[in-house]
Parts: sequence; C-alpha cells; structure tokens
Amino acid sequence: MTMNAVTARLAFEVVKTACSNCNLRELCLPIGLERDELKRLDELVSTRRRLKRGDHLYRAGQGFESIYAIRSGFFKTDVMIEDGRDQVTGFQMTGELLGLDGISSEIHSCNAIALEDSEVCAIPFLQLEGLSRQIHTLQHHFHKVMSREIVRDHGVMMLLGTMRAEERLAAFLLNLSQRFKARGYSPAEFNLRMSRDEIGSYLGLKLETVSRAFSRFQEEGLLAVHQRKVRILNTAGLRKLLTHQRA
Amino acid sequence: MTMNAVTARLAFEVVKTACSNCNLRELCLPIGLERDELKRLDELVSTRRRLKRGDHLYRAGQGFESIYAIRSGFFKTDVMIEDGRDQVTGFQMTGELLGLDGISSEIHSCNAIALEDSEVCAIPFLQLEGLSRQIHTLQHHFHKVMSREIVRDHGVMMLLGTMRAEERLAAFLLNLSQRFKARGYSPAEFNLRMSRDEIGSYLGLKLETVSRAFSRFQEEGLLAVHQRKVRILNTAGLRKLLTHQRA
DNA sequence: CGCGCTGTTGAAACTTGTCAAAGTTTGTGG
DNA sequence: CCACAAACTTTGACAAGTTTCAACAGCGCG
Repeated sequence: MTMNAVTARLAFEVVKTACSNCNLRELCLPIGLERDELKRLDELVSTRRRLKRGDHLYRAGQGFESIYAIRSGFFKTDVMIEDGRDQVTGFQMTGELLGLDGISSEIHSCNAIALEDSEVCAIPFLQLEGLSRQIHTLQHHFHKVMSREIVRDHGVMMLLGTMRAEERLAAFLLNLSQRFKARGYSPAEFNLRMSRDEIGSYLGLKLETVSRAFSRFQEEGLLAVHQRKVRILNTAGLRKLLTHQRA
Repeated sequence: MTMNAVTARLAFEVVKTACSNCNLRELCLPIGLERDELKRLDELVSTRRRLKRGDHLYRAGQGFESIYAIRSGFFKTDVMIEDGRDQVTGFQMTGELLGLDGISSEIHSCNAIALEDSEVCAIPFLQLEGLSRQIHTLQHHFHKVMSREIVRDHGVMMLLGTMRAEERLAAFLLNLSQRFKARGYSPAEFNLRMSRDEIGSYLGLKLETVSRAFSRFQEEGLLAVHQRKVRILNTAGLRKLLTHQRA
C-alpha cells in the first residue's frame, strides 16, 4: 500500500464519521444545510476527542480555539471565583455545543468536565466563522444557538432568583426529562450523571437540601429515586409545583 | 424645495447621527471597522427610536426583527413566568446591545423597559447578518458581544447561586461603578436608575433585604446612600466583602 | 396640601444551611 | 474475589439568613 493510499484511506475514515452521516445532525449545527454545504462543514469538523469520566475538555484560563459538539456523553461546566467558591453553570448532553463562553475574550471562562466517558467533535472557531460567511444558513443557525444559550441562562437566573428548593429540583428534573425525550430516551426513567453536590451547585442549594427534596418527592409519590436512578411517577404533579404560587 | 431635495436632506440628517460619528463607537458594534465599512454599517442603523421612562422597547412574545444599541439612557430586561413571578435579568446602559434573546426563536423572550428617557438605534438583524458575512471584523465582534453576554450571565448565576445578600449588593454596586467609569462618569458617585424592588428582583432578594443591606453598608462607612443617590466611600471594603469566604 | 409611591425599620416565621453521624455504594489493591 | 478505604447519600437537630407582615417616614406630584 503506497503512502497516498494510506492517506486516502484515513481521509475516508474521517469523512465517514463526520457531520454528513452523523445521526445528530438534526440536533447539532448542520440543521438545514444542503449536501455540498454539509460536505464543507465536514472538512472543518475533522478532529474528534475522546474523554474519560472526570477528564477536562478545557479549563478556565486556557486559550480558546474551538467550540465542541458533543457526539456522545455528558458534561458539566463550572466557574470558580478567587475564594474557592464555585458553581456549576450547566449540564450538557449529546448534540449540544460547548465552549461558546470562550469567544468573547479568546480565553475559556469556565471548566468543561466529562461526567461520563464521552466523545466530542472539535470545530475550529475561526474556520467556522469563515464558513458561516459563505453559508447563510449555517451563520443563522449558529446565531440561534448562541442566542438560545442566552435564553437558557435567563431561565436559570429565574430559577435561582425566584424559586425555592423543591421548585428548583422539580424544574431541573423536568428539564432533564424533556431533553432525554428529545434524544429518544425515556422521559420518565433515567440515570443522573451528576452527584447531589453537583445538582446542588447548579441549583444554588446545598447537597443536603437536594437530598431532602428528593426524599420529599419520593414520600409524595412524585418519583422513585434510588441513588442516581430516577423514575418520574407523576409529571403533572412536578409541573404543578412550578406554577404553584408561593405565599 | 423639490421632493428629492427633502429626501436628500433627511438622508443627510440620518447619516450625520449614525455610527461613523457616534461617540459610542468604541463601546458598541463598530469597533475596529474601516471607514468604508463603517459607512455600510451606517446604512443599516438608520432607525432611531426615542423612549420615555417606563416605555417598553419590546415585549416578551413580540416578533423579533432588530437588535438595539443604546445611544443614551438606561434599560432593564425582565422575564415572567405563568404564575406571575418575574425577574429582572439585566440592566443595560449606553453603548450596550438589547434584543439578543430574540434571535433564537425569532420571538422576544423578555421585556425591555426604559428606566429613564432613552434613545436607541435599531439594527435590522437579517441585514446585520448580511453585512457581517461581508465584513469579517464586524462578524467577529458581534460573536464576541454575544459570547460576552453568556459570560456575564454566568457571573449572575454565580452571584445568585453562591452569594449572600450583602455580597450580592456589593457585587452589583461595584459592577455599576465600573461601567459608569468606562463611560467617563464618576465611578464613586452615581444615581441608581432603578428601585429597590428592581435591584432585589435582579439579585434574587426582597426589596426589604436590599434596603437593609444599604443601611448596613452605610453604618459601616462603605457608602453614603440617600434614596437613589449612591456615593461609594470605600471601594476596597466592598471588594473585600466579595472575596471574604463565608463560614 | 395631601395622596401615593418608594424606602426604611422591627419582630416573628420560615427556609435553607451547618454540623454531625451513620448507611450505602464504588473502586482498588492485596 | 474479598476487604477495606474513599466517596457519596441520607437523616436529624440546631443555627443562621432571608422573607413576611406591619407600621411608619420621606419625597414628589397633581
């Protein structure tokens, strides 16, 4: 086998696993692209990265070059301030993008950590900008993704600013449920990938408070919890918690 | 005067007040643009809108068409959930952009309300996308602005999730101070444009708690407050509150 | 001049955090 | 493959911080 044949073979492998035949393309960036546009996106997204549970995809302070699309797995992002306090700013799952925080200063402003063995596609940002100058649809979709992140963050601010512990946990579980459902998994039964402490950090609560809220939901028959395995028994009941005005 | 002369005259007025000679261009979108690029941006930003205190720039649920650059004045954005609870998601001042939340679904997801008489430049979004496909610098800068909004929101999440009342207020005041300073105003003395209730909503606190925190800061000599007039007496002291680990 | 809106202050109630102890699961090395 | 350590979870009792309720003061506007 000549050198060229080897190179060609490798190139083929790469293309074979790129966007054009990724079964996430309806969730991820390539929504609505034409076949030849998709091919050009494929050329960008050539780098894959595998991570084991606990690995950092990037760290706060590192230079920013790429955004990442999650191909499989589960991540958290967190920020830290000087005195050691930190907060989980989000949990990301298959098909979602990571790294948008780095664009503004060209330095990542948070850590991204795999909560289970995961695989991501690295998308060099400058090249993405270049391509989206050529492909209108891609540009527009990318802007929507960034904007959706802003809207999502407003939702979390709402949660942290106005909800009490049990409402926060209910909102969190319903959100997870809906995201699992969108990916073809059961919306009623799933494994949490994160600890009580991480949930608490995200929700602005202590882990004990999260644990108590889980116990309470279980007492009330809203769900069955055993460690990280959750089964939602009464979705309507959880939802009602949210709209239930307080005092 | 012929019709054409009138049109020409109006066009001139518009150009005269557009980006190219706006003294905010170092704060706003046109950072780093060449003269001819700036001129093309001018053509987009032809619509101005004046608002009186209390006016809505847009409302949640309205269709999204433009983003807005604040030329003068002061705004808040807030979101609302079904049961009537709402939360202020941000305060925006001169040179900052409003409306990024609307891109994702083409419907505004929050209300933007003027807290004092204000003036904004409307920037039709589709045209902005078009221009930023042609002007690399503009595209990149716009992406940075969106990303900065995400990073800012993470900061607020941190504040809401991990800080106690006095830390939140200190962080809020220091942030305002720094933004006034960046605009050439005194960082030590300024008028709050918002009520205690609005500050509380933003910080996830009740207005009484905000009021008490102000009183406490005053007792401790950190600042002098009289109604909405604030004078910071001890910036270092306020800053120390933030890094001061709790229990 | 007084009415309404905004802001301040006090006391009691409530929610969540803190500390502590014990139970459970997971991972590792012998 | 078992044993032990480490990490995570649950639960209770108590403490701390924030909200709630209530009363009142100050300012601005008609």
